[in-house]
Amino acid sequence: MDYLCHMLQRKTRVRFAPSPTGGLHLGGVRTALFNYLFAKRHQGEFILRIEDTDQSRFVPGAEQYILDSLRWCGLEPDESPEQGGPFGPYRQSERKALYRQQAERLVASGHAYYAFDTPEEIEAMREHWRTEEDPSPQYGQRLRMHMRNSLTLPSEEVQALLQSGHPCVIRLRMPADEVVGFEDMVRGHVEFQTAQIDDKVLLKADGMPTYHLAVVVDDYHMHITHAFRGEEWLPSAPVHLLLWKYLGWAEQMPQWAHLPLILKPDGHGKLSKRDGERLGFPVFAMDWRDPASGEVTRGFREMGFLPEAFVNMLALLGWNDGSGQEIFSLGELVATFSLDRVHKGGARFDFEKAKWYNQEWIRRTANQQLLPLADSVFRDHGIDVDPARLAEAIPLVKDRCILLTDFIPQAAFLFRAPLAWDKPSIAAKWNPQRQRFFLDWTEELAAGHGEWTATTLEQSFQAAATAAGIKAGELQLPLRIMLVGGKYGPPVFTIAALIGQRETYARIRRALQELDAGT
RNA sequence: GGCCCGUUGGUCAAUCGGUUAAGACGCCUCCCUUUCACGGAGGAAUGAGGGGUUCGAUUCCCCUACGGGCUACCA
Repeated sequence: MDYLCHMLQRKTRVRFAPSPTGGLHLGGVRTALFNYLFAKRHQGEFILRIEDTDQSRFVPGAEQYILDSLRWCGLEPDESPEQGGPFGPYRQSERKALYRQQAERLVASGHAYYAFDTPEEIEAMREHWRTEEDPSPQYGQRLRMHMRNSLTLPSEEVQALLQSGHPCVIRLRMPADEVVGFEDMVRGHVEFQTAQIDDKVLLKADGMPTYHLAVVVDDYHMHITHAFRGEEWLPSAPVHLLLWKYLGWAEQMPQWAHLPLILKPDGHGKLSKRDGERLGFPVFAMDWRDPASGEVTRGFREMGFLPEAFVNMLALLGWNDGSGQEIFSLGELVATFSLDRVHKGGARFDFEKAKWYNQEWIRRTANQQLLPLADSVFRDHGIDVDPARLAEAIPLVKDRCILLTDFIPQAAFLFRAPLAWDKPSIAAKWNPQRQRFFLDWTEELAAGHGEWTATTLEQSFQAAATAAGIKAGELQLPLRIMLVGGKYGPPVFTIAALIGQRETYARIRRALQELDAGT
């Protein structure tokens, strides 16, 4: 009972534990997001732990990238390698001693053993025992007595090998015939037969722990209460459960939740970086530059996504609140998120839907807030914009933008003359009379056009058209193309009003020349 | 091959035994607009198959099929 009370009062602590091997994948961000939402929903803590136990896969810069990506998404950890915390270090490579100590403890209690087999010997074993029914024989209860380990070798020899510095790993000794089950927070009861599971390596020859040992040792020491990870980890859950038990920490074991996978939009399997390249959409949160190859993989951020949209989209991939609401701010997600509404099946990633979320978020984001973002998009494209004019432009074009980068095609013409014109569309409505009209009207503009507003301009245009005996509507499209370059954008006279008298005149005259040259 | 998880329209998905099986994306039609969008109205499109349980199954159980994951001294 005391214990129960203690458990109930335990502060919620979850961790996101990526390994720094490259860019942060969509699925990784979603796992981080679900962790974050759950933690905040329960007034708990969200911890970032770097799982860098595989030295061969370490990629410089990846850790910083992860930190930056989480920050961009608004998922700030409460404890991390960067800011530290009461249960650090938060990088597994810096906690090395901890793992050996626990692994030795398992050897002492008989739940683990030393194994001296070389990779070649293990390969030979697989070769030897391979059959059609068992294409990949496991180092486990059936075969471990045929291998070189502290279970088969005399203890003097084990001691000698240990002292000689012979490469040695520590393996978990899987019990012969037990059923290991648990309640998964998204899947319900799940169980496994230990007979099917091999003797997992716990401590590698280089002294580093494998994931299996590291997760449980760290989750224990960091007082993690709930552990969420992708479904690909489900088959190794029994290994972890047993470890919690053998280490004597079963009472403190976190509750597990295995999240559904994010699948390829087409074909089969889980979404990978390659799919994005193949299908033309980002998979990483932000641009990732591989330090070895120099190759850059596009990210959602650089492609023009708002972090709010990215996060919103990710949250709804595998979760919904049942109400039909689809647009959620991070705060709203925190308020409504619950694990029991997480879908069990994997979800195909749909870039079209992702874009829709972004479009919605651009529309909902305050113009004031959009200003610096649009400004930097223009800057990145080498277009100098007047902030005051940009501020006027944003409400005019935001509804037409799906990505932030759409501000370029949708508004660049407000800052510089078009580089090309949709001439065929003018040609369809062109004749000498109309050309004459534009010559005359620009003349009139140059002569001085009182108040320069969309309304007065439209009036003068109308009047001139009527005087020339042409329907104004027939002239509007040509005018638009002269000013904008194509058939898009806000109302023409609003554009003319914004770019000013001089520029309007110049663009029409320039386009007229261009048209002459073209005919 | 073995083990585990999953399966409602093209996609994301609601439904927690009784519904005309929501909603959204995308697609199509129309309206608004002499641009493009936005917006509005409408449309096509879903319970993998077979057994049970039940007065009644999309919903519960079993089998099959299909999909996915794992099967490393990677995470």
